[in-house]
Order: sequence, then C-alpha cells, then structure tokens
Amino acid sequence: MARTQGSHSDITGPRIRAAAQELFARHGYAAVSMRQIAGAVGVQAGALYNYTPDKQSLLFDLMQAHMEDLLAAWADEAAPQEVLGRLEGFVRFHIRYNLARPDAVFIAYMELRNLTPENFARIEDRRRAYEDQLEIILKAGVAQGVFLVPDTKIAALAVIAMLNGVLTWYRDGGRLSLQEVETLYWDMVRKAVGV
Amino acid sequence: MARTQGSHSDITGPRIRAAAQELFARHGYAAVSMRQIAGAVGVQAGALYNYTPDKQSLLFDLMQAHMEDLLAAWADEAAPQEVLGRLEGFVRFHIRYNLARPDAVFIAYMELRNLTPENFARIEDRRRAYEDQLEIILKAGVAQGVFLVPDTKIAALAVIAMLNGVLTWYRDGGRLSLQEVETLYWDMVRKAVGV
DNA sequence: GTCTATAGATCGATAGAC
DNA sequence: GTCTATCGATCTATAGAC
Repeated sequence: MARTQGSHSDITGPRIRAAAQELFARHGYAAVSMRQIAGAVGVQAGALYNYTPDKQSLLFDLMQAHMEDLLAAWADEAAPQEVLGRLEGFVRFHIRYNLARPDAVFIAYMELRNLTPENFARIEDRRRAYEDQLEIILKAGVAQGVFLVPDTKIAALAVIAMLNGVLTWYRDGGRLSLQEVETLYWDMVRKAVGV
Repeated sequence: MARTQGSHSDITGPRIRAAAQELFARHGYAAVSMRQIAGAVGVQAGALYNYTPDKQSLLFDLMQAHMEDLLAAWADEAAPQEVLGRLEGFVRFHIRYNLARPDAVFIAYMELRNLTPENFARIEDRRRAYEDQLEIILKAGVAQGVFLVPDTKIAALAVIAMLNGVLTWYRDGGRLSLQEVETLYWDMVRKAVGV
C-alpha cells in the first residue's frame, strides 16, 4: 500500500538527526545551515521544523542523547571484582565506545560553546557524572593500596583526556587494530596510576 | 604632535589579531562576524580589510603564528643531558607554555576544520613537527632502556593529549598552582613511560 | 508532513569620499 | 587608514497551499 504522499514522520526524524550529527561533526555547528541538513535528508528546509523547534534544540538533543547513552552503556558493563580489572574495563570501554561513534563524541567535546547557558549546564552535569565513574574506581584503588594517585580528580581528567586523543588519529584499517590500541593505552594508564 | 586622523596602522593590526583570537576562542571562527571583530577593536568592518585580505587569512595567520612560536620556544628551551630530564622539561614546558596562551591553543586545535585544505596541511605539518619533538625524546629513552614504550608514536600522541586536557579545567587561583599541576602531570607521564 | 515563498536579519567583502 | 554605504548572498524561521 502506498503511503499518503509526503508522510514519513517515522523515518524523517531520525534521518534529520543523523544528517545533523554528521554535518555538525564535519564542519561545526555554526558553519552548518538548516538548508544543508535538509538537503542531506532530501527535504526542504522548512520541513525540518516539524521535528525540531530550532537549530539549537537539534544540537542539544544530539549531545544529550549521546551523554545519556554513554552513561547507560557504562552502567551496563560487567564490573569485575578487582579494582585493577574495573580500571581496565573502563579504559577498554571508553576507547571502544567512543571509536564506534566518533561524530557524536566530536560534537560533545567541540560544540559546548554553542549551547545556550542552560543547555550547557545540563551537558556539563552529565559529563561530570561520567568523570565521577572513573574517579570512583581510582579512589577505591588508592584506598586498597593498588593505585598510587596523589590527586584522583586530576588523574581522572588526565586519563579521559588521554583516551579521547585516540579519536583524533585512529582510522579503521590503519596500522593498529582496535584491540592493539586498547592494550597500548591500558598499558600506559595502568603504569601511570600504579604503585 | 597629533597624528593624521585615522592613521593607526602600527597598532590597529595587532589589536585586530588580538580581538579575533579572543572572539574565535570564545565563540568559534564560524560564529564570529567581521563586524564583531571590528566592534571589539573600535573600527568599522571595512577597515579590517586594510590588514587582512579575508576572514580565512585572519584565522590562518593566528594559527600559523602560534605554531611557529611554540616550536621556536621549545627550541630555545635548555635541554638537560639525561633523557629523563628532557622528558620532564617537555612536560613542564608544554603545560606552562599552553596555559599562558589558552586562546591561541584552543583555536589551534578547535578550528582545524575551518581552514582551507592548503592552510590545513601547513598547520598539520607544524603540529606533526611538534609531536616529533616528543617522540625523539621517547625513542632516545627506549634506546637507553630508561623508558619502556611499546609504540613511541602512540605514546607521544597520548602524552600530548593528556597534557592538553589541562586547558579544559585549569583556572588561575584555583585549587592547584601551576607548579603543582606540572608536578602531578609529570608524575603520571614519568610512570606511564617508565620501566 | 512537505512544499513554495518569503519575511527580516546578517553575512563577507567592496567602492568611493575624506 | 577609516569612514559610510551598499551589493549580493545567505541565514533562521514562519506562513499558507496542498
């Protein structure tokens, strides 16, 4: 049965978000026009406003969804008993999860300044919650004498910054496999926080 | 003696670059208009074109100058004989140099995608040259058995990414002094690459 | 739900007076 | 060297037809 012409609400919404995500990641939020997004989807610019009240909401929804998905995925990870295993799990999870969705991660880090103050505060809150997950592991390891970390807050930020750096150079089919990258970074993190 | 009215070529140029740097760092290149830059300087938009052929050149000149200054400053650093001291020198230099000019650093790694392909290639070349400076130290340390680093290229990228992370959270007058930050990061780097 | 058309604002860059 | 004025393009967002 043919649909009523122009009725595609069930698929157009996700396609708009996907197109916006790719274009924002590639060119930056401010450099991408609503017409470009519409063109990538195959509709006219006016049609976008059936799915988002404005361009800002489009950006915020992408970032919000990414942060919630990230926290939910980490919560679903099996947590080993040993604190060393938990840290290894975090390192490998972070690299694997972020490399699987580079556009979303790029936007989450590069477009913070294009959020309204209210939206910025909400994203920052989720980002801090994720950093806290790593700091909890570091604190437990310090308490057990397994880690030697003078400042767990700074160490958490340092580790995440180091892991995020993978996104700037990793390419599928490159010199190193995902497994090899995970292991290289886990080796550095393990030593950096070790006794 | 009063100058001819409107003749300020010797100071307007630097003021334009300073205003552009601050505005690009705060809001992003694409989100800043030539009128905004002119307003911050106190001239009309048309006057900017006495100093730059276009907006793109303004961005590129800022990034180019930053990269050349960075490489020149590193070349001027006193290099200890011991490879461990050379690595410590790099870590402390990088943190200190970058925290002293956060706007320039922000632009250098946030606005790469707003460069034309030719300009991008030139900036990337300088960034690679800087990364090579760290890798040279790591390779020397590995050769001497002082460092244990399975992949010096990835380790160099990881260390620089970790150090760059300081820029996202450090605030003057905060909990930690610049000296304390340098020492915390040097401690992590030293252990991460150590035997 | 998508289209065409457009309002209303702003953009980068240029021309010409002074 | 800076100004005013403006060109031509482009922007976000909306209105109304279908």
